[in-house]
Amino acid sequence: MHTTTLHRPTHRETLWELEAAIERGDLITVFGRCTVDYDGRATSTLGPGNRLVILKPDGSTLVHTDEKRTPVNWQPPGCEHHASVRDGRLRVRGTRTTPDETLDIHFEQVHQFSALDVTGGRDLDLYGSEEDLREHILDDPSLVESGFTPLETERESTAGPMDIYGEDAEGVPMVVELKRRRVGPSAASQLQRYVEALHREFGDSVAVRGVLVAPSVTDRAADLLKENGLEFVALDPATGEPPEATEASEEVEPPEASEDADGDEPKEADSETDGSDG
Amino acid sequence: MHTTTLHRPTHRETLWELEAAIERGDLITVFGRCTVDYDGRATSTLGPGNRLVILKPDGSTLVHTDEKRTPVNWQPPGCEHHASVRDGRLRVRGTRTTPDETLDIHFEQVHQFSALDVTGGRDLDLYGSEEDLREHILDDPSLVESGFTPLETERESTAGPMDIYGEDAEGVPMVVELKRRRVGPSAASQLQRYVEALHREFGDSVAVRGVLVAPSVTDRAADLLKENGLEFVALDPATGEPPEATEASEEVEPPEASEDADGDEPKEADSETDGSDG
DNA sequence: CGTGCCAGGTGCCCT
DNA sequence: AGGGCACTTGGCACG
Repeated sequence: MHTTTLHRPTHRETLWELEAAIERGDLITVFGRCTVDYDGRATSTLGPGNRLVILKPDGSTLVHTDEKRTPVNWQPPGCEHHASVRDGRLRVRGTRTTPDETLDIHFEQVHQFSALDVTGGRDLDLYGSEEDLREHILDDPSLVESGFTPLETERESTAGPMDIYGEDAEGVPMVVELKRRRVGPSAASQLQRYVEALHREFGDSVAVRGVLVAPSVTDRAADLLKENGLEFVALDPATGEPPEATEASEEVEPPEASEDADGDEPKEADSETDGSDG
Repeated sequence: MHTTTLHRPTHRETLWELEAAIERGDLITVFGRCTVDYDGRATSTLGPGNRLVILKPDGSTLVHTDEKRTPVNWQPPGCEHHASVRDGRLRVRGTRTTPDETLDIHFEQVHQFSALDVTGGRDLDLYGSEEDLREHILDDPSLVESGFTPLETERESTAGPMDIYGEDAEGVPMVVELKRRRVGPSAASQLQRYVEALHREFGDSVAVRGVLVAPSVTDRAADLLKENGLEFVALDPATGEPPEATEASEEVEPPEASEDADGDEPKEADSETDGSDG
């Protein structure tokens, strides 16, 4: 574990240590007064100011101001770093291809240079993702509906891969779209595309149900689901259970309403959705 | 312009300078061996390793490994930073509300601490955005089609705001959706939602045209447009002109096909799209 | 503050 | 390499 730090170095000193640090595979931070020019998918310029620049050994480049989580300028992994001194300025250039992009940082003055030996675990354990929600449902399909039988995940269709494909207690095909958070109109459209793809695949005479599973849904998305005869089931991705007792969710009659009607009545594509909303 | 740097400080020293730097509104970097725990919209844990932690005066928190542009853990702006020493470890905590989220960083050892006076311009001039594309079209509506008349931008509908609303040479309502880059299925669905909203608004007897303007479109999205009777116009956001002469774009007959048919024949909602594809 | 949507989105996986 | 999509998406503008 080593760190190299220079305080108010000359451009020549910075250049020297920069190249050595790149060679070593260190993560480099440069704090200094600079301008930034970007050209690639878009084009941008940034006037002079004191900023923190980070060069990662994988080619990532970050230019940070004192605000925001998102860097003001950047380059994704895979770009090549090159430094030079011209016209009394230190230029750090990051270039990449596909697409062709160039990021130029011109330092008028470097206040601090550091080369850091960043190492150790990079993968975190994360809970509460859409994948977790899927596993909850595959473990207990009745979370979606009593009698639901998952048949395939990532099932391909002309509209793309569906999260869960299966059938209800009556054998009616069901496509289930999962979202880890409250959904808007785009999720409803996405589900609708899959349902339409199945209609084309099976023929319009075959009923197909589309179910959106998410912790909650916006009004607009709920309307959209209703218009398209799609259904909504409220589940929390972390627990796999209904998020919490809200008025709206209590309005939905529990599945044990009558013993001969739990999950029956395969809905037609133009039937209404029940419950929902967040 | 000042910088404060500590090399292999004790936790007490770090704590002292950390609080002073937060008070001053500096941007802080801490390089050290740490673990990270996050709990909020999701939950995650990250085992020990040497990482670069950045605390911004606006509350943003970034934990960077040696890879990727995206931090391995983070907190968006608006969170509150608090540091303490417990059980021989330095804990830096960032908390925020709506939603409730906590990020805990436990340092076993700090290799370097810096407090930086990051100042200067934060706003960059950027070219090639969707807004630029819109301005190109508003300057010269014939870029979309000869005879196109924009009437309103961000026109509200039950499906949300449309980029450009207007009418063609025959006075047929047109909704134009703009994208700065190659589009996939979601953009086609988005346009379709707007067209459906206008149908509900005007009644199904009134023809409505939907036009997607982007540099190019994927095959799947082109199919989706065709199915829904939507049209596509290829324009580059930076120049406002067709991206470049591709085979597909050359297949599209130029508007001067016949002198009495430039932009005529208001298409029905179920008509086919012409050209398109990328 | 929630809703909706753009973003130089990034990152992942699959063909 | 390109396509389709999730993401602790982030950030913005508008209700």
